[in-house]
Amino acid sequence: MSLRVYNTLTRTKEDFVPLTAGFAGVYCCGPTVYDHAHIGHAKLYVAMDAVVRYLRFSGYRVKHVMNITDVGHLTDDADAGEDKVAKRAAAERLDPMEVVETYTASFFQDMDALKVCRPSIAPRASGHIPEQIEIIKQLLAKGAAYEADGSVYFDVTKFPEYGKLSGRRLDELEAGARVEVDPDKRHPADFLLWRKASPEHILQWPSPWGWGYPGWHLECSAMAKRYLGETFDIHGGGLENVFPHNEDEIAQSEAASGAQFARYWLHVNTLTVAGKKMGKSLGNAIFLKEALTKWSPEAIRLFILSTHYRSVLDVTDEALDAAETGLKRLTNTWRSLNETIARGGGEAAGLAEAAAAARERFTVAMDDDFNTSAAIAAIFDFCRDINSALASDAAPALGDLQRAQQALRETAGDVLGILREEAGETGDLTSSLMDIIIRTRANLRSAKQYQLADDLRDSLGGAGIELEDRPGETVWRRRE
RNA sequence: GGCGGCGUAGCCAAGUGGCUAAGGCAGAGGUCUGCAAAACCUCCAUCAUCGGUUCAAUUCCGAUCGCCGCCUCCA
Repeated sequence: MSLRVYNTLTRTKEDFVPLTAGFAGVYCCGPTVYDHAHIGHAKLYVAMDAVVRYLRFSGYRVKHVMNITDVGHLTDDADAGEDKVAKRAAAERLDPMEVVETYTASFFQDMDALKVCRPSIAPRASGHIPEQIEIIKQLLAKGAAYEADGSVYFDVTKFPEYGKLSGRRLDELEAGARVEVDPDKRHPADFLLWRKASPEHILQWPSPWGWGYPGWHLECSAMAKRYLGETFDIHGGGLENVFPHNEDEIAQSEAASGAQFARYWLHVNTLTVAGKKMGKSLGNAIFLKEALTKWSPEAIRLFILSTHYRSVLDVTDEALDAAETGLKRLTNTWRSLNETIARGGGEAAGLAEAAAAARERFTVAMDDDFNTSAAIAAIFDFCRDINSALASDAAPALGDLQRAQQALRETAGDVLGILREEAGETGDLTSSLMDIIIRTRANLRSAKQYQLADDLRDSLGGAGIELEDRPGETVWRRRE
């Protein structure tokens, strides 16, 4: 029983064997911080979050590095390409680094809200210019790059394995009619390592080739090497970045170091919105700040993780609503379980076995290339076991309840992050008032004044408080 | 045009060469309850189409139709 992962590099599922026993080095392509994060970012980073959390659950110490791209990401590859951050800065009349600060903060605010674990290190491209220049020097020294008019290009013909990740071949790329080929490029697939900056360009650094700035792909190579070493375990990212971004990372890193770059490549698929590609130009982008006003973070996570990470996920309001409702069941079970434990439990056995079985099913599913969908199925089945046990006349033994609690906390909570921990009610006055109201309503019910009792319940409902009559007691809670 | 992926119940979505095709949402019936809520029980699919391989295919192969991604920036 061990972890198997689908490696884009080999197009097969492989046993995960880390470079160093007990340690996993993970690099994931981060955002370009020129706008707020959208639901597509959430799919990638929630999926990768589950990967990282599961590795930790499995006993690995994980060093998770995720770059923040704040320079060099062009709007397109032709001569007319603009730096995305610079473009935004010009539009908003801000310093580029103000744009970067704003959207970096916004990104982490959204990721925190979604309970995505912070990376161990979140380095910025602009903070690693020397490291990037160093790689360019190595590539030039090895003849794998060439300088032309103050810019430096990677020479793809000098890296025979070019295309091994994406399955592309150079002759096909050449045939692919790219309309505007940079005349300085020797081969259409050659890519920028360093770009000469015009005098008015606001983001530029000195280099052996004059003032300029690094190419987009280079930052990942430089920062992965700096924080994880020349060879590391897992490189994650969006499927749309396989080519050219990841392919170019491999080319420049391996050509420079002579060593393998990432050993396992995990690619998270894209999503569609109501069946169509999401794009800002299409006007159907869903920003996380807006989505989080409609759905809970746990529901968004459940929705994303209900699909395998390599599958396309279609986003609709209905699907997210369904996830929210489904999550409520999990939340109810978790609450009932905790309440029963607080009361001390009973004598009945059996729940411990269910907990062990659920944990086993969960682990088997996650070991199989992080099959969160099957893992969630195991959790929901386990919820049924728990609910049945709690509803039966014989209350489960305390030890069994605690086993169940631990299993649920570790799987649904620690790994998937879909367990909602409810804030305890701290207002003494509120509690006292609710006690009075509930006692009053109980008296009305005893007197068979049902109309009045129901009015009371409806009024509380209007105020956001739900009542639940159970045998012998009534409990209340704020509506989620 | 090149490369890759997908098509499973009303919706979302796992999975397997043969044993009851997970799970969630919605729906139907029932239990419990004064009612409601919650919870539990029961019911609800032959896996796009056509052909092939096989003792046996939803699962493998081929074709067709439809959808999507990448090849130019997007996570």
